[in-house]
Amino acid sequence: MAPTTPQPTTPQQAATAPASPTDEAAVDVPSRGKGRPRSATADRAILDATRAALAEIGWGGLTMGHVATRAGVAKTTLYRRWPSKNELVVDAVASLFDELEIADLGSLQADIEAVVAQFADLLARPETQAALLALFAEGSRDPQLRRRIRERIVDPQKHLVQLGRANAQARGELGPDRDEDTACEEIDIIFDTIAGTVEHRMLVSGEPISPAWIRRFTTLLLSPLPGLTAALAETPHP
Amino acid sequence: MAPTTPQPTTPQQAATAPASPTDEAAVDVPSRGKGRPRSATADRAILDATRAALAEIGWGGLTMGHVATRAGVAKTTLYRRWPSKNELVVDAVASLFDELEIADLGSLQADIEAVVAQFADLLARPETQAALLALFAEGSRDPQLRRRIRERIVDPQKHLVQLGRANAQARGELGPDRDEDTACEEIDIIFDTIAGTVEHRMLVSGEPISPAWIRRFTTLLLSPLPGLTAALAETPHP
DNA sequence: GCAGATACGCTACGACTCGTAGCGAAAGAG
DNA sequence: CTCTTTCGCTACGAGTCGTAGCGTATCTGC
Repeated sequence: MAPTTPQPTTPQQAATAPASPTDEAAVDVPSRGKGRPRSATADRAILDATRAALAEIGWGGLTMGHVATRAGVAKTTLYRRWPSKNELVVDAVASLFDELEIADLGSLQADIEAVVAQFADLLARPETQAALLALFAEGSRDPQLRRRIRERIVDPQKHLVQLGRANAQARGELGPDRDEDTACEEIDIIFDTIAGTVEHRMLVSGEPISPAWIRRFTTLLLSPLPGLTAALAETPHP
Repeated sequence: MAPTTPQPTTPQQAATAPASPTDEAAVDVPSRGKGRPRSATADRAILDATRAALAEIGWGGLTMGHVATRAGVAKTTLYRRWPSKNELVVDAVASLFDELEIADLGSLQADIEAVVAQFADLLARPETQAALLALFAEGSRDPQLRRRIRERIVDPQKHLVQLGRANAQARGELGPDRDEDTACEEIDIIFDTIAGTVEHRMLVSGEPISPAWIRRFTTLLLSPLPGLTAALAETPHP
């Protein structure tokens, strides 16, 4: 019998509410189990199909019906969980970023180089390229989507910068925090610089990222431009 | 969808073929005037309507029919000139970047700060935000569109970096080129860093760009991280 | 076990956009 | 004045979106 309960849209949101607010990709939350629980298999199939379809036909060609067919699932099942294509793709792509890690390799430069290489590899995958830019584009106009992107994709990356900074301080490569605000701003600026530069290089300029390029980039971050006269460095606040 | 199809219909391409292949914004090319020339007024109205519609309803909501109505033009007229929404938006957005200039303010840092401020102002405009990211996203899968974006938007910006570098060399702030390749690579990396960082800050992190932020960013570019011990700087090639 | 509740696959639907085709009228070029 | 091209308009088939309704499958609580 058709449950005439309201819930016009966003059944996902309502159903997920009782679960931990910081929960991740695991969209199926049969916590308040009453009726038939949502199939976790279907969830995985949908997310996998979304990533595969993204890699093959890109964002523009990605249709909900296509994803449903590919996942062996009814289209209505998609809409029961994700209110729109955007939200679905956020979940599908976010998990790709979980593999990013920052290791303590003994020097700040080595650590940065390693994480940049990981990031470059991730952005080299076709499903990541198409999806990430499309998400950013949609997010520029949809505040809710932007928030979700922040929580699921951007903030975890920023955390890597925090960790790397802390490691460098522990090794004595960086001085201690002068104050809290300055530290936050410094992390922000370093994060935007690393992520933005790598993304721009790969996604906009469209040129590959080689170990040599990574070496030059990190050197730029950590030391002045080669050939820069000392005169300018002495007057950072003209 | 449109980008998926190879190129079943390219009326624009065929019609524009006799014109110079490297021609730019001036889409109307009544060069081989025989019959009624294309209305330059209509062209301007269409591009203006496209920018306005982008600012209001964004990329996703932008439809060809909507632009046509807004411009007071038949939808068919749009398709007579631009083969797809992507190409139209490239032309509509490219002109926005023409206002970017690099001045010789007497110091490299001041010059960079000025151009970053201009770029940030440009990216603060809603039509630029939505359009630029959407174009990048489409371009990540459509090589022809990507090439067009490069020619019309990216390369002109890169030229600014070249100019700023030359100015700094003329002032003696930067040493002369060691060799051609190194100079090119250095320009590439600086360009990706400036453009990518500003774009990431504004479009992804979604935080504003203040003069203070610009000062910190350019200082980061031109000098080592504050607090960085000299030990690391001495070993750029561990 | 047996209800009740929920999710499932399937089909169909209206609304919308896409890009094209055909028409008669308008506006310059020669 | 004629010829050529563009113009606005209308209509069309194809495709997608997101929703609704149906009957069935599956799990929980009594």
